[in-house]
Amino acid sequence: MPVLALVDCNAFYASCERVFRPDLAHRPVVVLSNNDGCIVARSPEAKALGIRMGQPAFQCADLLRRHQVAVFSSNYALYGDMSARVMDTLARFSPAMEVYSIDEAFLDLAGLPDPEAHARRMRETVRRHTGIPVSVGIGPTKTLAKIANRLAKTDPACGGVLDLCGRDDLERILGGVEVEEVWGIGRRHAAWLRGLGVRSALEFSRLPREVVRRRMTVVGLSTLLELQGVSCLDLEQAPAPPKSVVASRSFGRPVTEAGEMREAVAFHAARAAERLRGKGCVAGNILVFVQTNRFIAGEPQYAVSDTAAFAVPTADTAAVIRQGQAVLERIFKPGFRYKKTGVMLYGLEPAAARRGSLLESPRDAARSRALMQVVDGINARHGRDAVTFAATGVDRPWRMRQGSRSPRYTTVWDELPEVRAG
DNA sequence: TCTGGGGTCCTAGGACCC
DNA sequence: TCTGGGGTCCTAGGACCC
Repeated sequence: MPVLALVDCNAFYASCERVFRPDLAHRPVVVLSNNDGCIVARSPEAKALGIRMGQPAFQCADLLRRHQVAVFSSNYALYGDMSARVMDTLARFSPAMEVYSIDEAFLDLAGLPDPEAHARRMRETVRRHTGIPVSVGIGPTKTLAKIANRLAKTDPACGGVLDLCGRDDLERILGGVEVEEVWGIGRRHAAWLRGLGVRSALEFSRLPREVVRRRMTVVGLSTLLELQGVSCLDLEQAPAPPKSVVASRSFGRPVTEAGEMREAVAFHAARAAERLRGKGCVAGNILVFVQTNRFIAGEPQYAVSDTAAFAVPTADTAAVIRQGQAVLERIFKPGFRYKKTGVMLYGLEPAAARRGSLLESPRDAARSRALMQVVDGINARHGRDAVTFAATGVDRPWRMRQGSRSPRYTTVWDELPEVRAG
């Protein structure tokens, strides 16, 4: 029987901000999504105020002001770096670990005499080394570990750790878990289940398998079996190679001009190509999309995408920009107030595995790789965007708002926190 | 005025091939 | 005139996750 622990950082982004702002220790803190649009992280004090996850910031602006909530724009350089520190610490507690997301990891704790005690040590160590509070849920399957983790977080009696392995009151516990709280059951399926009269994780786990499979596919069936203690989702230690890379953003204000749109597409194309190189891949295909603001009722809506294949799989910024703009030409229609655009690169393969092609000369390919290496090298040393392509624009009047970003404390020299004596 | 961004997996259906 | 069965690949759409 597997023993799986899910370690999940509490209010991760908000906790990262607090590490560098001890004055905020017991104050409500929220972090906003890109473009300062939605709430994406809330400290416990902010949760207590009734601020919802994913809530548009403008809707609760009043509440934020009234309770003097500390508000931060998201700062991914900081969160990514803090995440790496947490994961490094966790890795010392198990030989088998899966980094599941920026703030979560599954660990295999099988064979330990006392997994719960181990988890408590782990929790203390992460806290001491990084300042980030975490919760640990333990169970015989990933889905049950997820549930354990949620209970560990919400029930103060747990002290941040809960082990569901070998509990004889498991059914009672699952009976108290709302069906929409189960990992893998989203809004649509929850609504359908409620319609059937299914309210709890326990009731879901007792549905006929064929009924679940027909409506929720094999994915839903796995969830059901995992709740019964049958492990269907393995620990994935090696990260799977990526299948696609996306770069997209909402605009800071509506865009109507083709020229601005071309700039933005070039900008995202360059970002996507950069990320692709970072992963050591080349892409065979590109997709470009544009869309208007679907929240504005009565305004003409337009949302389309189109794709193109590269003659030769590539990670060359110039090639990606060129092809991206060619696709944009086909889909851009004047007369709309655009909200967002983006570029997806897919059909990825490892750059190293690629063989030469009749369509490109080996010399061109080598020159492209050398140029990209120089660009990436300069940007790594002197900051992102030290060298850019002219097509990506200079002033970028369409770029997103980001009013309250904290310093990149741990990744940019100029923004290191200072400690003053006395 | 203001509503994120980046991913994965599954299924169905069409094109095409033998 | 009739009109199989099996396979692959691709795309679009839906659902979910953090």
